[in-house]
Amino acid sequence: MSDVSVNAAEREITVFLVDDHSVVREGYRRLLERSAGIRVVGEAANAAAAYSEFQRLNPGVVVMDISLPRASGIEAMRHILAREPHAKILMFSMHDEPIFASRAFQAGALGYVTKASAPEVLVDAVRAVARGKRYLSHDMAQALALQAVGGGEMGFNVLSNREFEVMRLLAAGDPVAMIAEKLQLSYKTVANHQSAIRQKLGVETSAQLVKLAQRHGVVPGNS
Amino acid sequence: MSDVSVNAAEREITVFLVDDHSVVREGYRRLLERSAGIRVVGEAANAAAAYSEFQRLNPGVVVMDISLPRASGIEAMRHILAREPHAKILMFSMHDEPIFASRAFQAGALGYVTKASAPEVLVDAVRAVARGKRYLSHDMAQALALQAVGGGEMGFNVLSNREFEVMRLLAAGDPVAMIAEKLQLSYKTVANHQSAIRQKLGVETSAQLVKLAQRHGVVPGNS
DNA sequence: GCAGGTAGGGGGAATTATTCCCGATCAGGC
DNA sequence: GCCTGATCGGGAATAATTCCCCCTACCTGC
Repeated sequence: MSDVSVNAAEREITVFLVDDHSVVREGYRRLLERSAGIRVVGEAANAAAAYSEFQRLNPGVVVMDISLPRASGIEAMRHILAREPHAKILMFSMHDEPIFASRAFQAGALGYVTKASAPEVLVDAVRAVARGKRYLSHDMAQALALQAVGGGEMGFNVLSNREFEVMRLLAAGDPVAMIAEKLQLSYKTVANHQSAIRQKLGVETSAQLVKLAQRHGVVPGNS
Repeated sequence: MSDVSVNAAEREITVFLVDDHSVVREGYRRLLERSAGIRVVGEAANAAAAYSEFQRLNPGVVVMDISLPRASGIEAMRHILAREPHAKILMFSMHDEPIFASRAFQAGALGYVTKASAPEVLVDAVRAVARGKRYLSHDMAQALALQAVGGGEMGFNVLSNREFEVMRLLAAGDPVAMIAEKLQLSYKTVANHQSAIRQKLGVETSAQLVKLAQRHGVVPGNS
């Protein structure tokens, strides 16, 4: 791991926000800008905009929502990291299931904070990530640790990243054609992914897939 | 585009926030308090706290997230309305499926705004609801209107007895062949029932069927 | 540098599932 | 007796799924 030695005392932390909910974005902006030494330099509402804006702004920290409309936050992050391996990305998510944090870190995130965390946690996380340190909100840390100990319960880890993405949309009730459009893939590709997903998870019907996904907290069971 | 004709002589709008994500709550608070004539007088993170705090504070408007940890926002609202039928409740949700707005209004909400809306929309909605007017963000309005025309979501009473039986097994995750065996029917008959069920309920995928069945409590979900 | 492995995207063909249309039977209702 | 609606299923067309294939990247170990 390369460590960029930033002189914390002098340099302002520039933050770039990615979240598709503009009200939420507005909230983070206000919260972060109230904190000394942090300045929000830009926003984006989707993965595509995130990437081009990132290049233009070159921010110190990217605060990225894991759930974005077309490509997921994880994909957007991967896209950024592919060209800029030192980008510091803090994933911010409403999901408090460990699987999401696990995947975020695997994909190269430097931090993971749930939206359920106290406001100060986000600020702390931004500061930590800006210094190149890993950050994990403590509710997540506990959940992840428990999962690691539990070991045997593999579940969705057998799925590749793309498969996981597709699986979530399937479990959410999206028809294959819609998923293909959302992810900008061929219908055939999505159909093939679906087959692999069903086989890997050992489910026969999409109804079983939904239930499995719900048990693992990957998709909401009810409002 | 805010048709804010609020009389300056009128008193301030007091708002009570209910959302389990504290960072998000913080964001709303800042957003709303920046607006003239609006004051946030309290917050709650779950349905139980929402009810007791509501009684204590007696706020002008309740801004409630539809997704709350234990009891849903809709349930929390129902609870409040049971004792205080004139409470003005604005549901705020990340769901842009019309079913959620529909359910919210049926349960007595005065407004429904998606989190994807622009920040000003929330402010406008709070003002409208405070005056006792209904408010619906325009993305939702369109979706709801389309559904009303298309004859979307009705209950399961449109299903015949046999169809209902088949639907339950489908929603439980049984493959068509297994249902046919269980009910001692031809595969074709079950397949034909399935088609009728999907059309009558207006769902495209079996995943959607599962979710619909869960919302109606026909099959167990995790709510 | 090169083999081998894996993720990812997607085509082709065979197989299944689903849909739409049809006819048949049976039970009530008027 | 006639009509309606539920139930059961066949047939044919259509759509979805599976299985197998090839191709391209990108690692990783040698």
